[in-house]
Amino acid sequence: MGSGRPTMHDVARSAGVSVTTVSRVVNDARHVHGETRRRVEAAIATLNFQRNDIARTLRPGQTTSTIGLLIEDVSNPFYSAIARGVDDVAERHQHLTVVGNTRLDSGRERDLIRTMIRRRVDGLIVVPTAADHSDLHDGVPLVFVDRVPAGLPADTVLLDNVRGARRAVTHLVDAGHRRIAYVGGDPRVHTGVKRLAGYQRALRAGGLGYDRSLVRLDNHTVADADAAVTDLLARPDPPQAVFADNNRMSVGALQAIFRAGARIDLAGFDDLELADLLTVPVTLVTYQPAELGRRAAELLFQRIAGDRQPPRRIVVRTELSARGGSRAHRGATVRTAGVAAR
Amino acid sequence: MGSGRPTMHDVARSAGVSVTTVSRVVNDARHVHGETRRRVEAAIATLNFQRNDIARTLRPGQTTSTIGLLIEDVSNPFYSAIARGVDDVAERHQHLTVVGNTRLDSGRERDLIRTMIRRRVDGLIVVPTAADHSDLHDGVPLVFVDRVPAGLPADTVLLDNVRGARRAVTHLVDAGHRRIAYVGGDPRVHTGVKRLAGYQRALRAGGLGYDRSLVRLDNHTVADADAAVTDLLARPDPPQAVFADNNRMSVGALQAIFRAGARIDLAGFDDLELADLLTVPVTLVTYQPAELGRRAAELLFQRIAGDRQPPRRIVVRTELSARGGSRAHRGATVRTAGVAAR
DNA sequence: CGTAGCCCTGCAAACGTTGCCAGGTAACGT
DNA sequence: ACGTTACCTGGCAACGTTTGCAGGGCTACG
Repeated sequence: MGSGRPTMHDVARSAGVSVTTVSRVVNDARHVHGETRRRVEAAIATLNFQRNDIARTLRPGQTTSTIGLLIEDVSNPFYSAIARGVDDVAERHQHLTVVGNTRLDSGRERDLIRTMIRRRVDGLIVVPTAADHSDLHDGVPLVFVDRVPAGLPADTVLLDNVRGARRAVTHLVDAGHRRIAYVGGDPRVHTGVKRLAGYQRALRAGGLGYDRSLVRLDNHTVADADAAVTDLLARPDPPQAVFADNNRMSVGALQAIFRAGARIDLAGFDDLELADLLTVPVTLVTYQPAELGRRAAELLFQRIAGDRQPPRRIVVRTELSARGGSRAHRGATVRTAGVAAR
Repeated sequence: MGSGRPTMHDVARSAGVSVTTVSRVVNDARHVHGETRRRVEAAIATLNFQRNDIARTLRPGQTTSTIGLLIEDVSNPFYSAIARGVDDVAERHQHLTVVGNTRLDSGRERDLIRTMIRRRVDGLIVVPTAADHSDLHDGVPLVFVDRVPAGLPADTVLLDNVRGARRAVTHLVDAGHRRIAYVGGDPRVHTGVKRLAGYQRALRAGGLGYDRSLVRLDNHTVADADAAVTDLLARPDPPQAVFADNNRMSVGALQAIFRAGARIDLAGFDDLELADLLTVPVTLVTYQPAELGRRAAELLFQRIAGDRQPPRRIVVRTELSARGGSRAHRGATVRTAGVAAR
């Protein structure tokens, strides 16, 4: 054995057999004499041989048993829940998952897709950026999640964005609010478009006009949303309620609202882990984000298995949940914890 | 071209050149006549050829440009932050990251490690389970995160668990509490052991005895922690404060405390996204979880580059942060949001 | 005009594995 | 005794790529 890992040839030489026999021991192990097998197994153990699955993949008919997952940012709980859902299904199919963070950069998305295709993943699950995907007609099974791809018919798993946003905003309208702000992210992203449409629909149904100055888009981070809402609250006629596009927007909006000590109702898309413990009531559009990943992966493995049906679209239902408004604050006295915050 | 993807042979035949020339065009592209190169590039475009990186890896001296990451559960924000930190560094080194969820199952961990070694990852980053790792002496660069491995010297990136827990509990002691409960997870896991030690040390320094009945271990989910704390609060002599082992324990403890309307101080390890918006003050041991992943990946790539120094241990410092105790609840009126919670 | 050097190109041998085919031996039935 | 069968084993060719080597044509230069 040279510099690297031992190969089947090393094992074969060490056990005094041919590579074919070693291969048989490593795999099916039929048609191998007990004594021979023991010798080979001993050689495998002493050399610490591990089959090279890369080389194995090269043989015709073999696959990499790997799927690719492209999300915006794995540290965002929404996307990591998707990742977990995907991996649960992948594991059942004995596949590994390669995760790529696109950072909402379509160039990076394109690079990652190419890289993964070059590594011959068996399929790809993509939360697409705003880019065009018409060049992806490529034979690689492909499922999109959360957003419809541009210029390409393909399996897609979506939330009922319009309905979810509409119901949440309708709830704010029904509470008597007339100036309802919208805080959102990239206005070119599918979910943003749909949720804004739901917002507008709810306003119209409630007999309210669409005031462009109450709509703040292109916020990407929690800090962006915080700043946007802080700015809104500083208006002479501040909004009476805010609808937040997604979880980051909700967190930023809550921070701004709390800092200002404002009496503002919040509704938002996506759940928040500690929302139940907030004293202010918030209305959230909730669902099982892992379900998006699971459904997408199930579709993908059907395609990998050879399913040739026309592309399907699955819509995962959302619920409207009243969160927060916890009674605990009544009982709890507020003490300032005497700890310097660093 | 047969059933599958086009190969360099297909491109070569289509362009009327040899595979060698195709390879040169795809890679360095030196020593190729302009006209020839154009023909090859045209063939690549029409056939939609993508180089097979699996086959490429087989050549001597080539690597997979992939690293493996084993965490407990990617949908836990702590681990997904690590994953993001790892991937940031991996991306700088032009590597992809394969993520495996061990689910704190050492058998599954072992399987995943073997699978990844067989796929010839260039290195592995592992948040180890309680299992023994002495069989991993294998030549694959390996870095452990968050917990020390059993029976194997290797690079490790840790938090200052004892100190972090000790300072948090000391803060509770200084606030005058005498019955301070401990809610934790698997008592065999390194972090649990260390944090419990920090808890005990703080009690001793504060002149308090160690009351085993106030220590609730082996909680794995938010619901477990909720139940444990609910149980503690039902005692005739309930604790005056709770220290929570990790983020899930903190969430469960908060839920129990809020539901009971109890006046209980909470301190916990790990940050919580909305902690700032809680009306109850909480003391959290905070740090940058992504930093754990970044440091681990940096160590790993040094090893991959051939670093042969003795194993290092990096400790990431934690801070004590006062969170919650938000003033907003004073300004905000509590209204029950008229939405059925499903 | 010879030769050294450069540019361009192709052949063929790897990389580590699997699977087809063939050969050899032993057991067994007729 | 002989054919059949089952079992065990090894040789060899592929999978798709890269690369060392070689060769042919051309230019430059002595």
